[in-house]
Amino acid sequence: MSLRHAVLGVLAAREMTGYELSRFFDSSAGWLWSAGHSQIYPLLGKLVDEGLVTGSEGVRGEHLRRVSYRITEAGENELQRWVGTVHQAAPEKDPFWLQAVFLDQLEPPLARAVLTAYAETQREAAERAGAHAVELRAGRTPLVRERLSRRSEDEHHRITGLKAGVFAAQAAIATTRAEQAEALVELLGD
Amino acid sequence: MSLRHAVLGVLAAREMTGYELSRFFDSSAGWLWSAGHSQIYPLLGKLVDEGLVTGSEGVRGEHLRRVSYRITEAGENELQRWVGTVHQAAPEKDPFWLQAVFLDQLEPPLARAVLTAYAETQREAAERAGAHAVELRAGRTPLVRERLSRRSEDEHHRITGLKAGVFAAQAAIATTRAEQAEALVELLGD
DNA sequence: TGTTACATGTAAGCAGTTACATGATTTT
DNA sequence: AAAATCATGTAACTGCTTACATGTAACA
Repeated sequence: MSLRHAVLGVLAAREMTGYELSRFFDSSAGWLWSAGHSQIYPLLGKLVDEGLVTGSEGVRGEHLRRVSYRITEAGENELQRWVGTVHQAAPEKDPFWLQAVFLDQLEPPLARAVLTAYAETQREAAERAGAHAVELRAGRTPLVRERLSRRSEDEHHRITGLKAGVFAAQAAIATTRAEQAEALVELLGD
Repeated sequence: MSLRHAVLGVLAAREMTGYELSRFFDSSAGWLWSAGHSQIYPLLGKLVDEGLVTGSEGVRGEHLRRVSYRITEAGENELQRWVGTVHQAAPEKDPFWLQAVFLDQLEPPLARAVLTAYAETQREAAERAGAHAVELRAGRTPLVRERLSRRSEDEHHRITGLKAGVFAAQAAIATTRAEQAEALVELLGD
């Protein structure tokens, strides 16, 4: 149920084609959600059916069909309704910590390798998220610029601050994960 | 792919029926994985087919059929292979932080309500995980006891320490999530 | 006698991943 | 001329959730 609102949220910033949305959600830039194009295209059709977005066909070059999707007022309302709702969090399901709870069955050196590899990926994720927060705060990300262009000047600082705060939060959480994995290494013995 | 190894990991501690496994994974005790019984029963059948567990039929009372599942040597090997493998982490997909990145569209009081509600559930999750870590360290959880009974005395401290460490890590991560959500409240303005 | 716990399954549907399939346009 | 990028779809499969379905045993 989240992808539809992720798409609505992006389209609320600016009009996009399915291809552009696919790029945006392609496990790429360390954004907050990801999806393949095989999930995007059918979803856009459904969103059109529901009246939450409209698609306008155009062409690229002479023959290449491209459909640009824009959020409707109904779509904006639905997005706001969803954002303003307290959703109960699904029970945590992190494969790594499941794996970690069975690490006692391994030779300590192998267990250490598993833990440090995880810690490193989390350190990297933290760095990416932190860098993105800096970019956002400086107003250097294109999507936020477009979003700001339709808001009053005095809101700009608040908006970029909030969005940067979300990525700073991602960085802090990833850092805690790395630290905790490293703390487990100390308990390994040997 | 994780549920099969979660099940193998539990069965490595002791023999269980499908019903007991269902109880164990029923989103309950704040454990590390969850699944409904409709997922458990078919999976146990597959694991038997693959030779990773064996099921022995028995009865409860006069007529109630119950099958007790035990891990095989092949199952123990598969579990150890999985635990000793570095798996690349799937891209983060947390619906809450997706929601958070759109909070600028809300009236600050409503946004604050969403953030504090999340922070509170994370504080509660942290408390549950922390309490579980204490129980584990004290050796008061039944499953770990059975696990320890098949290990040498001098390993007991290391094993309980590691497992407790995993739940302490869960607590630390949940606490960071709560703190970060609370930090966002400060950026809300108004 | 009624309720709770024990016990085991199947079916429908949704979300998500990987693979299949095709073709135009731009860049090197 | 070849490769990368733009562009849009469908199909098969896996994992998971929710609902359907059935019946026994223990307890109050």
